Amino acid sequence: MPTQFQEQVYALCKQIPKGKVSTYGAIAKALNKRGHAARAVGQALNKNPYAPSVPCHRVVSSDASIGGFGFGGTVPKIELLEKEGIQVHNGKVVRFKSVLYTF
DNA sequence: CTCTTGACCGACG
DNA sequence: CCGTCGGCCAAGA
Repeated sequence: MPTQFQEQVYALCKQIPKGKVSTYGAIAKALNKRGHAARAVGQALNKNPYAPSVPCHRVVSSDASIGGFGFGGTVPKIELLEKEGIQVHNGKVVRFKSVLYTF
């Protein structure tokens, strides 16, 4: 049974529509409403008990970079994002601002 | 309860 | 542009 904080993170991730992405900072801000709890958000996604259910791959770093991700690396993730219609180049999200989804 | 770790962010040099 | 420092939050040992 995950903690409530994680449930909140997963809920927000699910809210991200296809073809859009979000950042850890944005989620942290929407949840904690404080400076930067992005680390906690990352941890919640890292555990991600709802792996296929939660599109955690739509969450990227505020720098438009894919970030760490333990899903066999960032490469399979980029492929998946491109499949969703998000263009990723050189490990960075193209038109990041345009695909960025805010809560 | 205290210490360490982590899919982070922003500022500084 | 890139490397480094500090800060914030949550979970695990």
